[in-house]
Amino acid sequence: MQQPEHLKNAGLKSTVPRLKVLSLFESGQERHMSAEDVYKLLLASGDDVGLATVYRVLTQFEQAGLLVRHYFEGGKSVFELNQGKHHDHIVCLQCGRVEEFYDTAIEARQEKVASDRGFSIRDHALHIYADCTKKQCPHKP
Amino acid sequence: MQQPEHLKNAGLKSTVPRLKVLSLFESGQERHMSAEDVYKLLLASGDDVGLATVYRVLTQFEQAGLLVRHYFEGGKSVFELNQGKHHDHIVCLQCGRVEEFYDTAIEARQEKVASDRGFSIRDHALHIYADCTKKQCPHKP
DNA sequence: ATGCAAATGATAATCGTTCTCATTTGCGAT
DNA sequence: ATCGCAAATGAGAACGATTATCATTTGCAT
Ligand SMILES: [Mn+2]
Ligand SMILES: [Mn+2]
Ligand SMILES: [Zn+2]
Ligand SMILES: [Zn+2]
Repeated sequence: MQQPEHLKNAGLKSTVPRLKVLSLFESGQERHMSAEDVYKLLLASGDDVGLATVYRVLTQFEQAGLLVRHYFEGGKSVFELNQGKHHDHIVCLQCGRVEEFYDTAIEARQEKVASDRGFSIRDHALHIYADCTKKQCPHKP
Repeated sequence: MQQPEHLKNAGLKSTVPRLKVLSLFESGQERHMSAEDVYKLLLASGDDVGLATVYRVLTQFEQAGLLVRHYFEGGKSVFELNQGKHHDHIVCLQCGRVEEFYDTAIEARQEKVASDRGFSIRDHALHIYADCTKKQCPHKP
């Protein structure tokens, strides 16, 4: 548990809960996680943080640009490390796992659609919900 | 308040609350509405239905294919009349109003992206959040 | 080591939505 | 038109995700 740099740069002090949450995301074990996911994974690994703190820290990290929040169907927010580059998501309807993609044609077309209508895009989200067509879903948990 | 045909075809009996909700959507006054929106608009027009009934009816209409549900950011589901043809949305960040669009290039590209990764698309949602660039937002409420 | 603003965490509260269940209603059969 | 009854309604409880409160703890500059 280290790298307080990220936190300091973001104007957040290096507290134990923050470092734990950050290292969980940096572990790469699970890329997209809800607050509940983070809370349970931390508890499972012996580190006990409060659920309220997890929610607070996730929101702070989002505002600091460390994490990105996604609103998939299902009600709960999902977070992932901000890797600087935008991408969209395909959600596997078999296992719920999320796959990432980026398509320049789609991105360019969105700009055109928006400007044609007098809009300037601030943000966007493209969520594809799909069935895995391989014989056995390789995303089974 | 008429057109019980739609309801009968969907295997739903023509009850007063159902007819009221349906005619509100058919009035075209407001195309995208949340359960709360529907509830308040009905109350405002003198028709009083229970909030639980509004939620139930909206879900039934969705399952019957009369309405389509959208999960925009903000937590609450939004419904609109199912006009048969799929389309995506631009949400105005000034007034929250929703504008619709359909772009064949984007749709086609999504199919390619999915099949390239071994997925078969079941559904998708593209939400663009943007600022209106016209001198004065023509969508002010 | 001290002081104190900032952070934490247990809990209450809020929000959107669904569930429960006693009462009402639509509607097919009389 | 009237019955009978399954289906529908609505008031309120319950629920799941998230946020607010606030007394206690902690990071960190001095
Ligand atoms: Mn991602
Ligand atoms: Mn629409
Ligand atoms: Zn994109
Ligand atoms: Zn589309």
